Amino acid sequence: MNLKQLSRMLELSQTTVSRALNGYPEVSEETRRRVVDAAKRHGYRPNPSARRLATGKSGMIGYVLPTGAAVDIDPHFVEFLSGLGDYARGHELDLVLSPADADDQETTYRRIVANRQVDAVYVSSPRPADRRVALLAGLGLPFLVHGRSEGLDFDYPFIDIDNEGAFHEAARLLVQLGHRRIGLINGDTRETFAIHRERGVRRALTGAGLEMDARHAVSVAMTEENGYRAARQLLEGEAAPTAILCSSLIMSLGVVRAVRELGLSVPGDLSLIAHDDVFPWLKPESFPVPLSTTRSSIRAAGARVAERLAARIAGLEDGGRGEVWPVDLVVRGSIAGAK
Amino acid sequence: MNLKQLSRMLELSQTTVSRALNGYPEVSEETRRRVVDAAKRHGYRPNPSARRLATGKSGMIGYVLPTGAAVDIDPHFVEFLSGLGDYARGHELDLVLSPADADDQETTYRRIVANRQVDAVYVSSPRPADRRVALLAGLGLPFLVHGRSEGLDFDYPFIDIDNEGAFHEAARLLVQLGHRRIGLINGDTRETFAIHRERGVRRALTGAGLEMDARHAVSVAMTEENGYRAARQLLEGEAAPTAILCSSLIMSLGVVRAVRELGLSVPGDLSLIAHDDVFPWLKPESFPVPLSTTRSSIRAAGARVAERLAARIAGLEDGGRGEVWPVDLVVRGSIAGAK
DNA sequence: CGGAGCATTCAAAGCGCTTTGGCCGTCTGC
DNA sequence: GCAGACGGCCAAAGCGCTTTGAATGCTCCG
Repeated sequence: MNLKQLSRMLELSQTTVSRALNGYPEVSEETRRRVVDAAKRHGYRPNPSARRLATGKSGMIGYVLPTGAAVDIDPHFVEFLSGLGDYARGHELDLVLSPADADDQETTYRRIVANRQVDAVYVSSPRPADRRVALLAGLGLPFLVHGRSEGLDFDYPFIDIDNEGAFHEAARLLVQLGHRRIGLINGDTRETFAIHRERGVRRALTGAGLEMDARHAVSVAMTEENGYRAARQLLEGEAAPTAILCSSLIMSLGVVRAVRELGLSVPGDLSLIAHDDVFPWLKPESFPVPLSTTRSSIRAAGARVAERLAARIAGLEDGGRGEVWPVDLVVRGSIAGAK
Repeated sequence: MNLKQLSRMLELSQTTVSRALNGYPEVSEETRRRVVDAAKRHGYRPNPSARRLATGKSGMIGYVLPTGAAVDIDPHFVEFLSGLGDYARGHELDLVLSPADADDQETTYRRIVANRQVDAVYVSSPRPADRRVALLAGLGLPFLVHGRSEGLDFDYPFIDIDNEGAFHEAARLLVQLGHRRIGLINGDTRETFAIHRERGVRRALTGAGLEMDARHAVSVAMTEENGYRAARQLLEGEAAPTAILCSSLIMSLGVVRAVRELGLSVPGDLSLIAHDDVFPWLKPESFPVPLSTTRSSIRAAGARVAERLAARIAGLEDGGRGEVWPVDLVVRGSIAGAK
């Protein structure tokens, strides 16, 4: 059932039927009712390919997925996707993943713009002065950043959590508990979120008249193994920290393993706070000693990204508005006063 | 730059240019060279929307993503995606994720077929007599199943690992080590992979003249917390098992926690073997006691799925061929002879 | 009462590609 | 020398929608 058939059936022109269905005002209410009714009865659904060709709109949102033999997709992605999908589902919005060479995403971005494959994209794990953001702004494809870039000389839309504030609060709490040497096991500091977290910690220390020992800030990919290695390095080094802030629950697993292996204990010998993105399959309460966390649901962020992107596509939103979410600091058994 | 312009520029018809570019034989080699050359020089790329409308092919593969507030996307998905993306990247194949109500995926499948959104789809986490498989076979959309369904009265293409064989081997090894009471902490037994694993274990026990205690087979969603609970339940129950097989590394984290909390040890009091899908962020070697595993890279499976799907789309593959991969049994410190 | 103004509707021209059916030589075989 | 095959190319008809520009019939006002 296509437009031509439907219009013939109704003895109306394609124009009128199309307009009636798309809510244009120059159709009488009675005609519109007839058309909408017939369309429903005959299960008419406009062919998206045709509509696409005519309008250039695809009704999909895109994501350029960095891949490569040595590239690991962040497990957080799945949770983010849960949220995104959950919102998108209600709006018949599909998500197109365009795999790209991690070292050359630009080609892919250009391709999806040239091909008009999607109406908007979102960008994740941004870095300072992120080239993708600049590129997209230049290409004119609507986009939304999950996270933030810095050092760009224009505004752009993003949604981010207050990483600096969260780690500032967490570090401040540790300082108040008497800790003087605080370690940070961070993610890749080429990414903004990690920079912000480190900044937060430094600010808390400075605020207390302390200074961060450069040896106490470690930046690694967020795996269990790396968490373990980093913790051992910190705890076996000189002036070992009495408290550690950790950028992910997964790394914390490794930290806890290291602590145990060294015959130490949490929180007796080491206070530990980690950032929790709220995974269904690994919870801070389930650590041997329940883990204190800075908590923010990455899933909720996914839903919000979808929501804003949908609004953007519908033309309801246009500005370069940034949105920063507060982060909960949840205290559990893993922290204690310094000895 | 579109076809019309290019053909005018070359003083050829659109027909000829189109044919030259698409490798049809009825174009002289010289003309083809001229055309291809000019196309490259002017950066001509056929408009996919137009091509789609004309041919009905989209050059994308699809996946229906079950979502919902209570639905968690499997973290394995990310690794699978890494493999899929890695292959797809080289072929400019994009992946369309269509979020669907987890309880009504049929509507979404019908939609993507009606809309001709994708050239093929893959289906994951199949169950016995999976309705999606039957539906897709009926709708005529090319598809590939990752995993297997059972009890369908027709052949269909799939790629699966030998879950039954893997768990059979693992259980057999435990039996040979003298274990008589073997527990199984499994995933959702409504899914085929879990059924196969349980079948493998049962077969090993039966083969040794033993029988599986119904209380020793637990089926839960694969989270750390559930692994913990299941392990406690098993280890604190009557006739506690001396060995446990576990369907995922994540659940094993919980098992290890339970063991420790009960003052037991691996492998002294409990031998443990888990299935390892090979995550970059959590490795069996990194467990307090290195974990013995049945191992199969889910990432490799993703790449293979993309490869077969691409072949299918290109018309190079057509049958309902099933493909079963062997699974490695990797012995590490977590197993020992029964006391 | 004539024309401006409005509400509805329509025919037809895109959107940019693929593909059908044909045309025009040139070559082959008898 | 001619029918038929064939290589190479083309014009035009789709694919199914949106949108432009125009037509039609009414109402309303001066």
